[in-house]
Amino acid sequence: MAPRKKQAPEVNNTSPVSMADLARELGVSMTTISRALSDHHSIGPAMKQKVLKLAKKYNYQPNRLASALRKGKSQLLGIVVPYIEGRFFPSVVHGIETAASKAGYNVIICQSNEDVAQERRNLDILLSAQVAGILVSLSRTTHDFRHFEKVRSRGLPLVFFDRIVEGDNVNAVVLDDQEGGYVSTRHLLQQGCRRIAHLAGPQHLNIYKNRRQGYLDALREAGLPADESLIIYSDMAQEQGAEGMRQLLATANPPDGVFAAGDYSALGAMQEAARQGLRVPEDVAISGFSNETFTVITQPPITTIDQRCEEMGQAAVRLLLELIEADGRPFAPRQVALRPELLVRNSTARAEEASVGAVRNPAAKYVGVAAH
Amino acid sequence: MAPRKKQAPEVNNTSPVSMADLARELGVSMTTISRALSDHHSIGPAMKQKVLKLAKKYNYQPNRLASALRKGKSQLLGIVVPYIEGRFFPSVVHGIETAASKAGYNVIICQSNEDVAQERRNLDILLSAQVAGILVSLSRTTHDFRHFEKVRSRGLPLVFFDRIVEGDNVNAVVLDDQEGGYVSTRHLLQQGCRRIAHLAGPQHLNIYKNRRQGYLDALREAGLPADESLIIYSDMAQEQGAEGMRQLLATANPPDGVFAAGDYSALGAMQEAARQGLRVPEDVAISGFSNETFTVITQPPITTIDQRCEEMGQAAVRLLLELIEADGRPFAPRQVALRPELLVRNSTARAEEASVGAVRNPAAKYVGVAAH
DNA sequence: TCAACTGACACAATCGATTGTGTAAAGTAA
DNA sequence: TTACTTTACACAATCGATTGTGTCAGTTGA
Repeated sequence: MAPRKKQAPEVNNTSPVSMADLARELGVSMTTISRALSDHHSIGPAMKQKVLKLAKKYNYQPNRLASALRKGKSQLLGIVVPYIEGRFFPSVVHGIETAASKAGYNVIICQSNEDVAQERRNLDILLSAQVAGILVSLSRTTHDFRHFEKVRSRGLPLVFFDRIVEGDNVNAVVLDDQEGGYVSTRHLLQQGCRRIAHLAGPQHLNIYKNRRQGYLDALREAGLPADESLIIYSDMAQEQGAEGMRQLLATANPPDGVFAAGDYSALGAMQEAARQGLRVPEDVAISGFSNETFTVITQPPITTIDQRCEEMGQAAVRLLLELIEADGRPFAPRQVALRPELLVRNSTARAEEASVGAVRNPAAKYVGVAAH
Repeated sequence: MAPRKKQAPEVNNTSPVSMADLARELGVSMTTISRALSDHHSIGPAMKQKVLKLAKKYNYQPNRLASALRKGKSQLLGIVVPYIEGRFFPSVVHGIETAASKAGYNVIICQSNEDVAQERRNLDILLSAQVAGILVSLSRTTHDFRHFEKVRSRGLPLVFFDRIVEGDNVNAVVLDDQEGGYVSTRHLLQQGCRRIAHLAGPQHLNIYKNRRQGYLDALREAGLPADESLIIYSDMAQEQGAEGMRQLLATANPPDGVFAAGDYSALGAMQEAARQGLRVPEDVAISGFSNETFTVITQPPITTIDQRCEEMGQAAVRLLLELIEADGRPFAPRQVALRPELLVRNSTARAEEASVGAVRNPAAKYVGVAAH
């Protein structure tokens, strides 16, 4: 008979050591092992040492499934986002994972692909995975919120971020868009602009409504009239920004400043201004919103609002952890609004004085090298 | 006595129904419930119907922890990436999550922050979470690979992507960088360039070494000499691209084409060319690598290589699932190399004929609107 | 008619960790 | 010395689902 073929590259299939193995080796009960590892007072220091040493020796790793099953709570947090692309969501997820992992939690991530049905399914999956809490940014097609009742009725901590369910009986973290619109417009005013236009987004979306409101607030504060002819509504794509700019420049009294509610439309507007021979910022200052990566590489770089993506993730996790620790005890729902950060770059640099409290020509993060 | 305060918004803390509950209600054993739900042959069709109906009525959801504990395999895949930022990793993760969820798996994600120690810890956590398989892109500081032995010795499926452990005894998915360098350079040749420079990255990184090799391959194929003075090495930042371009243009015989191994250095080079009054692509054609978001919004848009991020994620999951299904049986390790896609844009559009097999002025994904 | 089968379901062990309760032995106070 | 703690550990149930091994009634075949 031929010699038995050696199995492919040594797959030992070492089954991981369990508490039972340690108990057997030390001749004690599993109780002792468990309590020694969790530093229970009823275990003597000598025994604790022995157990710890053996655990190290065998490289013992607790089975989280078993632990979670018994305790009824896992060390997992669930995230549901529309998708993991672009600049915003990945950064928030980055912040979430970082904060969660610091607190000893891991993160299981789901995409809804902007689809309610998928969102619903994701919630079910997270529930059956026994996560300790759930973070959600709503899909664009979610208008019925009943599926979140299931989560709530289980007493499972739930925090929304960015795209939230409105109301004061939910826990949520958002960017203060109104403040963003306000500081952007005020900045333009400080740079000497007196006729400031606004490239606005769809007003049924809160973010755009709020940015516009902040814009109006700043004008009012400066004693300037709100002129609806200076507000151009669109879906905020690059080309639409250019189109908006064309409209504005075609009027008898064109603006000397433009606050765009998004970076892409700011870019389009800036390119259109350049095509028409205008200098930015001298003839018209332009600012955007979102701190997209490209805003630092345009000529000139675009002044914009940073959305504190990572902070948003961290804040959401903090809130969720508070809820988890409250453990069912009454907890007053809280809505957190993050202060946006104005990033002043050359697309608005008309005045010499740097504006107070704003960063001057700040670079975007992670720009420069991306080794892939 | 004052009336009892009503508890905050009705937290029923409904404990989820278990198989035991269903069994009790139907007066049958848990075995029957379990087997009915998993469509076991030993359960009669009538009973199956009854069980299914009751499960629906009570909205029964299996406890995945319990199931996984018993079966020894969870429906979770682990991902370890350096970070979730920039364009590359989020897109890959997007692809991974999409493919995994389609196959009924969920994804738990960990960041190593380019730190081996963290990478090691992440692996341990994933092991103790009893994931069914692990996907890894190495941290930049990982030069010792022993911590992966622990994974292998447990017989746990492991697939590397992008930043991989070299060798033919691992499962891995990468982009074919050499091919990318080759098609880029060939494209420049087709556009009529005869003196093509290369902005190269650190040669200890495989990606850059391979892109350079592809560049050399194309030159050799075209019968052109490789001229080391036309290859500028740097860390590939924007400013270094500009600096490289300065050096090239300062020579007696400047290039008429530049293949940059990264988009940022391509951008720097293009800006420097513009500063020196050169027209792109007429005087010098420039192409980059990675399809960064900004490459479509520059003037002119930059020809680049798409790295098939999502496909990479999907391919990695496919491979991992194969391993999982092999379930310990001998499996010949496989390395998958994805074909890069050349995106021809105006920064290289000198010839009239569109090059064969390349996309003409393609837009980047997700550019245009980002509602945040 | 009796053995061999099949269909439909129950019993009970099991996965690995946790925890309330029990119980010796040792220590302390009265 | 008696009663009462404290210390240090073991027993055994438990979390919820899975599964090998019965069991029993009704069929089928020779």
